[in-house]
Amino acid sequence: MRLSNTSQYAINIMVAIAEHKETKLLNAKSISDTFDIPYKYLTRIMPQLVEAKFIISTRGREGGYSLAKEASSISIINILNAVNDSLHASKCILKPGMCDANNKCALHDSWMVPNKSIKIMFNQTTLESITNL
Amino acid sequence: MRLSNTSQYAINIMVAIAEHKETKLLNAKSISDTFDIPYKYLTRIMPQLVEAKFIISTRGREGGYSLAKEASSISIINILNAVNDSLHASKCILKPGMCDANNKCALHDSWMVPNKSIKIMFNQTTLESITNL
DNA sequence: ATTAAATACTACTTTAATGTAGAATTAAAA
DNA sequence: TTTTAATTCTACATTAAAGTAGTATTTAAT
Ligand code: SF4
Ligand code: SF4
Repeated sequence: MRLSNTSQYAINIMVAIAEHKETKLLNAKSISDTFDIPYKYLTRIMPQLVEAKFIISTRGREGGYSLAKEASSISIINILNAVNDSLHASKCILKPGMCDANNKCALHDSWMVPNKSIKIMFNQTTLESITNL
Repeated sequence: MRLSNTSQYAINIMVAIAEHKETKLLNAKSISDTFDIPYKYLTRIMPQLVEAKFIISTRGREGGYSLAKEASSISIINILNAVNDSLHASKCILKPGMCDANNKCALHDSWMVPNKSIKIMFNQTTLESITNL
C-alpha cells in the first residue's frame, strides 16, 4: 500500500523545483543529493516532467530546471500521471482493471470510503499547498 | 497505489473460506479456479494463512481448508500482516521507514487524512463484515 | 576555440515480486 | 494394500521496477 519509488521521487523533485528561489537554476545533482535519489535514475525521470510541461530544462553549463507553470496549477495526481503513464490511477486495489457495480469484489464497499479520501487528496492537493514559500 | 497481488489473493482466499458452508472442505484447486489465482502460487500462500492461525488445513484425500476462528475476529489488517511480514503496514508512502514530526516529507499533512481513513478501514473491517452469510 | 558542466539518450544490470515445476507427504477411498 | 487426491516443501524461471553506465549533446565560461 504505497506509491512507487518513481512516484515518490517525482513529487519530491517537483517540490524541490517549486521551492527553489535562487537566481541559479536548480540542477539534477542538487536534487539527487537533497533527496538521496540515485542520480542516474533521476536523470531519466526529469525528461518525463519536462515532457509533461511541468518544468523547463535548460541544457549546457549553468543549466538546470525551473517551473513551467504556477505551482497552484499542478496537483499531485498530475505528477503521478506524468510518471506512471496514468495507469495505476485507474486501477483499483483488489482486481486488475475497472470493475462495475455488478461485478465487485468483497472489499469494494469498504474500500470506497478511504478510496474517495485518497482521490480527493491527490486531486485537490497542489504543489503550492505543499511547498514552503 | 495498490495492494500487492499476494495481499489481494490472501483477502480473496479468506473470503472464499469464510463463505464456504458445505460439508466438503474447500480445497486449493477450487479457490484457484474461482479467483484466477495461479494454483502453484496459491499453494505457497496457504501455509502462511495456516501459520497465522486463520485457517486449518486438512491434508490428504478429501482435504482442504476451513476457518480456524470466528470471521468477526479476523480483520483485513491481520490478513495483510500475515502475508506481508507486516512490513508494508508500517511503511509510509513517501519515505522509507518511519518519520518523526521533525523530519516529515512534503506530503505528510495532506497524506495523514486519507491515511487515517485507510487505517481505520483495514483495522475495523473484518472478514465477517465483507462476507455474504 | 577549448573546456567544463550541465541535460538527454540508449543500453545494460540488479532486485524483488510473481509465477512455475517437481517431488515429498498425508490420508481417505477403492 | 494400492491408488488417488489433496497439502507441503524446495528449487528454479519470468517479469517489471529500480538502478547503473557510457556516450552524445548543449551551452556558458575560460
Ligand atoms: S470491486 Fe471495487 S474495490 Fe474491488 S477491485 Fe473493483 S473497484 Fe476496486
Ligand atoms: S513524512 Fe509523513 S507522509 Fe511523509 S513518508 Fe513520513 S510519515 Fe509518510
